[in-house]
Amino acid sequence: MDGTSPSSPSLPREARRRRLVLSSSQKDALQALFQQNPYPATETRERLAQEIGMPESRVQVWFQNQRTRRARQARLGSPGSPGEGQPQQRPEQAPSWTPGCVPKEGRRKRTAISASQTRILVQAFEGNRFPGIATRERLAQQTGLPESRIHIWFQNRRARHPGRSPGAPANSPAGGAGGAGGTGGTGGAGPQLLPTVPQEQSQPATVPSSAAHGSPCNPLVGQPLWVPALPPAPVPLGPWEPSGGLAGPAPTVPSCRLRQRDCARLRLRSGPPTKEAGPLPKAASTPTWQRCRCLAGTRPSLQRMIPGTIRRFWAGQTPPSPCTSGARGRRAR
DNA sequence: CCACTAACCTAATCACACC
DNA sequence: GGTGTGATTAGGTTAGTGG
Repeated sequence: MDGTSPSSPSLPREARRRRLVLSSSQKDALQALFQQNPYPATETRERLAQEIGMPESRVQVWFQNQRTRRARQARLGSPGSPGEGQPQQRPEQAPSWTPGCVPKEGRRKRTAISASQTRILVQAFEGNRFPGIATRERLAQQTGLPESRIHIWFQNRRARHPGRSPGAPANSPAGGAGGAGGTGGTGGAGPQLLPTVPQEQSQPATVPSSAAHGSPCNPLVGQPLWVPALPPAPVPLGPWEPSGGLAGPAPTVPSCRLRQRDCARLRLRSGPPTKEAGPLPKAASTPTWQRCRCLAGTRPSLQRMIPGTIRRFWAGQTPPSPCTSGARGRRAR
């Protein structure tokens, strides 16, 4: 109880979601699917989630964490010691998908959030930028949106609306990431104002989106993304190579991988990069213009990160993939 | 006590809807 | 075409679990 407050002096940090303890069978299933595809489509995640009895959002988080673990392992597992932990790193034979080229239809349909739902969320946001699970769930009930979507909404909101509330200097809970901390208190830990919702849409209301995109980079169209059998037999697979094995010539245009459009947009939104924007709050509310530095200097947090990413880039690793529209994820910065 | 890892975070980007 | 914003990524941090 250090009493660090997330966003306002009086707000005790709200509790996180209760940590899940995965059973070995759940882990096996997740692992098996991961072997086949570290980037499963939403549909696939949902199916698996149902099969192993855990929320899809948890499956998604597990995949995120697992990819990070693998990447780290690959980085640490020096090329000198093959026998190391993961025997399955076979750069040869590219997988049908690539980190930078994820099947488009794997993306969740855009959730339509109505004006009234937004109003509720905004109000809650103003009360607390870092809602705990209890608050998120309450908001979910009030808005009729899934808790996972609300979580995402808050993430996007924080990123695009750097906290500037008079009373709340830097909202970064405990200096940036993580936070929560509080134990228990899941109950009434939320002083936020939560108006009742005019339940105009009781469900996620996903926008149909004329889907079917051409999927320019997805050779898997029409094929199942995973074998439902979830065989205990670890598929040979293993093409997963975080670094992409894309070692190549010097980065053509190292610099700004940020689309000019986004860069400009961010800059406009938050004013000129005068750098003197005052005592920059911590990571959580980094002024948006700062994000446009585009490699001119790595962002502060990067500087103390394991240099792997940066080094890979400067070492001449080419950007992930030439995949036109699928290219995503963190590009070299 | 410590390693592992679920939960959570930021930053960057993509993609879709709407004007 | 520009803008707003939901979704996803990489990869870091926090904190609960279990050896």
